[in-house]
Amino acid sequence: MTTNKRENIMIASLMLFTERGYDATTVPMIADKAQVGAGTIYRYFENKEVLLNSLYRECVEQLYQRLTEDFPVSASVREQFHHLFQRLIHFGQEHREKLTFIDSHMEPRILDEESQNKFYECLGFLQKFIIEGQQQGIIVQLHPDALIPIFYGTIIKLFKVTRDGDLEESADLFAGIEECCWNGLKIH
Amino acid sequence: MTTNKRENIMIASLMLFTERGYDATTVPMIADKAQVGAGTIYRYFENKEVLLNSLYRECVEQLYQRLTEDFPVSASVREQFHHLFQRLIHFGQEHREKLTFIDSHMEPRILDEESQNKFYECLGFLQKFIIEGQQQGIIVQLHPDALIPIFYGTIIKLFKVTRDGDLEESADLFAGIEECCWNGLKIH
Amino acid sequence: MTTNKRENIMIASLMLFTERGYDATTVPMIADKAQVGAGTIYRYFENKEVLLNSLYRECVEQLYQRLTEDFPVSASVREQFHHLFQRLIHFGQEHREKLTFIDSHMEPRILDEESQNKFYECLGFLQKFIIEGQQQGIIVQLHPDALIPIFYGTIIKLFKVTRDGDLEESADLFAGIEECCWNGLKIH
Amino acid sequence: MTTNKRENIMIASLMLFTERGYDATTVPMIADKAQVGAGTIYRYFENKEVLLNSLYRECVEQLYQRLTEDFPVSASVREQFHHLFQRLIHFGQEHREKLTFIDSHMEPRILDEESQNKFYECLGFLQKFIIEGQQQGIIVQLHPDALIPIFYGTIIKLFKVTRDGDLEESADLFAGIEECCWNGLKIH
DNA sequence: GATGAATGAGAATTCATTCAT
DNA sequence: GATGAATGAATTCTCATTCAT
Repeated sequence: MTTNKRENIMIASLMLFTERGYDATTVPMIADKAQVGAGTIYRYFENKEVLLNSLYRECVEQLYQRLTEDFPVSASVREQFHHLFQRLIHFGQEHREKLTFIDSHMEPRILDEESQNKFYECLGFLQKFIIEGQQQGIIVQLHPDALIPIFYGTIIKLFKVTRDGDLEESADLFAGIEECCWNGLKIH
Repeated sequence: MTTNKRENIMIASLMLFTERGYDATTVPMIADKAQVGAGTIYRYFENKEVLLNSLYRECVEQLYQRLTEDFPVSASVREQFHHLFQRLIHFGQEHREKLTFIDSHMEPRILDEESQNKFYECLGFLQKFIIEGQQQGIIVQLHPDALIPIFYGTIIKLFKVTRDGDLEESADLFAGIEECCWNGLKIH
Repeated sequence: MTTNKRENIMIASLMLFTERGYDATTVPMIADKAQVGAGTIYRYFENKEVLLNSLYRECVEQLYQRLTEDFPVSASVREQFHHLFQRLIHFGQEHREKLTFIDSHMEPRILDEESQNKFYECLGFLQKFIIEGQQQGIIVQLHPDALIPIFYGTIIKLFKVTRDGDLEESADLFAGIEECCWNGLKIH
Repeated sequence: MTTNKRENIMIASLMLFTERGYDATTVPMIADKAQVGAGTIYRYFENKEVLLNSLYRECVEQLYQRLTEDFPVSASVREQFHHLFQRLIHFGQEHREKLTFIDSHMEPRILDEESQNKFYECLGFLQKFIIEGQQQGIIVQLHPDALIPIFYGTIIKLFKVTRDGDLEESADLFAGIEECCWNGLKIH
């Protein structure tokens, strides 16, 4: 009885939105999966769009927490990169849907401005890291927005592959890819 | 006035599917943009799903052509990578929608097996390149499916950034990112 | 704090039914206005339809009381008309919503037979007055049901106008209209 | 095949709105009665509210035509009244639903401003008649808005009674009531 | 007794698809 | 061949009613 319905709805819609996309997910589908009546969803969220945005913000907020919390401000750039890369990986491993969802629903058609800004805040943190690394002469001198894809884009696709394909996730694999991405960023 | 209606429909749906996604694109929208009657679409494609699959295959086919055509079979691994990277970049520059479309619609929910296989064929070509590079002791020894994201994932996100954000595309930028990605792949 | 909840619900629903109509009034709206929980309404009324009928009967009953109480049985027809007209006017002035509500919800779709009969009882009293006036050779010889509208219809519309428009209610105005209506009924 | 669907929808919704009211009439009900698919209604009217307003305007426009057309500008006030009264009666006899519909849906909650203005235009014509009659010293000196109910309110209720009850419509009856109403308006 | 969270049947509306012209 | 009006199944959302607290 003490099941939190709001939470159930959030979890169910996260799974469905990630799997099928926003438009292909119907409200009854969410209700079914969340084990609530369809009408109940509207007690917690004004409408489907609001549900999406609430979910999006919560996911991005969690990712942001993960990235920034315990960030080794005074450590080496390499160690900072290790922190960011591992946090992204851990986040993806624990909440694969959340990472995929964040990445695949970043469209202004359905997301409101606040949600988009939340994402840019996250991105801003990564940009700051890149710029600092560049100032220390350690990271390649290219536009930060062009360098972020080297690890962010790689990780996103990596999780896509490990879900669909037969590639097995392992600490070794992720450590290897981290090294590759770092090699991609650093000045040789 | 012998404008090819089939072609118009393909172009219109490519733009709309890419911009809004499959589910948020209505057949009348496509008809409007293609300047044909809604019924006409059904003369050329059995239904919306078939249209999507036809479009998908054609796009992947073109990408595949681009990647494989004039592939320098006997050149160095670095030169082969240059070929692949540049072909991906050029394809994205000339047909940004196609690249985005291919990437964002790779879901088994709507794509039939043949379309998915077409994509895997493309991927297979990239895998072969990776494996060969590894056999020559030049590319890092990690699962090819985990290495492809290092440049494919990077390029995909790069094009997303150059569309949304204020980052300007330039040959220099792409050359720089190519070098980065190569550094990510090669053994140091 | 022993506010009678049943009474509050009646008052709230009277206002809302009159203003918005039965179908456009939701039970939560009534609960809100009555300052009770939505469920509480169902303690006092079996359902929305029963609430409407209860309210309708009560209103008609009150109107009937007003019309009949102290009716000058043995006075002149003109004096009797004065009584009826003034009672209608006073009822409308004190309980404008009730009069409007009675008039606008006289539809067999939602009212049960008993409620309708209650209204016809009221009408019957007016008919009796007309018939008696005709027997005394004072009121025009037309079907009573066609004569009642001359003052009842007039008063209903009059209250509509004084609510919506800028026409101000005043004893003089009502006295004037009473005279008009009487002139409409009486034989010249 | 040449059945005008728009017209069918208008007729069906007129009957249903009049009989059941706007809120109690569902779109499928209208579709059924109009013998069209539910979706078809939305080809002709943006939504249910627009349908109501279109219908309202058309009905009021017709009534206005009836009242003003061939109005005997230079005849006596009595003759002018005869014209107005008879036109109202004829309109009600030929299109009872239209008259009832106009009268019962004059609520700003669903009608847009243009529709309401259309009605006030109609009312304005009646006011002008009253005022002119007063200037000629023939009609009672009371606010025109309070005098219009004497015949307009009477007629509305009269048609209600002849529908529900057993009162039979006849030229004689209407002529009698016209005389009554005129007696109500004129100075004795 | 009172509440209001939960429900699901039913409402308005959209849209893929058909088919007469 | 081409069209777009017509359709009805499916979608989002509302609200009368119930029932655990």
